[in-house]
Amino acid sequence: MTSTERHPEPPAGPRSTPQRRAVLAALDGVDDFRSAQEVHELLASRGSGIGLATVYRTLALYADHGLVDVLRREDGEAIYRRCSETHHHHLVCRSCGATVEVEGPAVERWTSAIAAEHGFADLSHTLEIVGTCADCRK
Amino acid sequence: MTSTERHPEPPAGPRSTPQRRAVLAALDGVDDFRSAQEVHELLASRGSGIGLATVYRTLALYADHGLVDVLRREDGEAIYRRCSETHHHHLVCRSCGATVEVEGPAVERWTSAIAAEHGFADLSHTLEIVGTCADCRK
DNA sequence: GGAGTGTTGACAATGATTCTCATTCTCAGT
DNA sequence: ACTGAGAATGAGAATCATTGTCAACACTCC
Ligand SMILES: [Zn+2]
Ligand SMILES: [Zn+2]
Ligand SMILES: [Zn+2]
Ligand SMILES: [Zn+2]
Repeated sequence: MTSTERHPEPPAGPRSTPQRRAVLAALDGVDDFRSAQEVHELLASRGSGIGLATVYRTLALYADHGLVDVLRREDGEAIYRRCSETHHHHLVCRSCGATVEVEGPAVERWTSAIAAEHGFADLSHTLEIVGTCADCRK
Repeated sequence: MTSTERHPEPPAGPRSTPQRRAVLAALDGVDDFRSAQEVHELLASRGSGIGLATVYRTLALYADHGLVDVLRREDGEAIYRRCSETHHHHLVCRSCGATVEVEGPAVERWTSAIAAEHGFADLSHTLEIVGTCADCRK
């Protein structure tokens, strides 16, 4: 029992691999949302030979862990972005893709209230604002 | 000029066809969101021989005209629902799919304010709340 | 009755995402 | 440092929702 039983923190989070580090680095390099395919191309253009499947797996993994945010383009393609880990929403420019993270305590309260009012529990929600930013609107 | 020119209301909305009526009727028959494939199967099970492509075209058509609401499942599949034509959002049960349409003037105001604050214009937004309804939570 | 235009259906094509599986890599012990 | 068990990867096939193609149809208005 000297060592084969105590394991308070077993999972210890995702393993660190060069591929995973590369994916996160790629996302850190841009400030807007990118699709898995785009991330893959970006990495490829830098000489990385990471497999497309690995990019998908990695993004899905970190999305689950809340390290990256996911949302969908109108055509349904999933896009990812490295974000702060606290709950927030996005204000995205439909033209240049510029993204701003915003918080809305009022909205959070409203969703909870509305849901409770209808007997719903165990909530989660999505809220994204799309518009044209000042620069693009020039 | 007796008849070859007057046409004040040309587009006048989508043309009515048996297939389109059938699709709307199918959606009217259920109170939750359904994918194009599901609508097609539903119609097929009723003996209708409507083509899958037509179902897709019809749903996209009415979605554009605001007669049906579209949103995405987590796996990215588009789902549709016949809704009131006024702007609203959804409260959906992740277990049984029961859907409630809700309005949130406060939220509408908030999105406008936040967007303006960051210089964004020409806004549009998405907001959906997912939870477990009272019945499913039993 | 025919031209012009919008609609449909069968089927191919597309394209993102997932699966399979043999090989390679991480990392907690030792 | 060395190992073993299990996790991760890459290449390519397989899925599967969605879209494109195009010939046959339906409707409207001369
Ligand atoms: Zn974010
Ligand atoms: Zn929120
Ligand atoms: Zn609705
Ligand atoms: Zn709204």
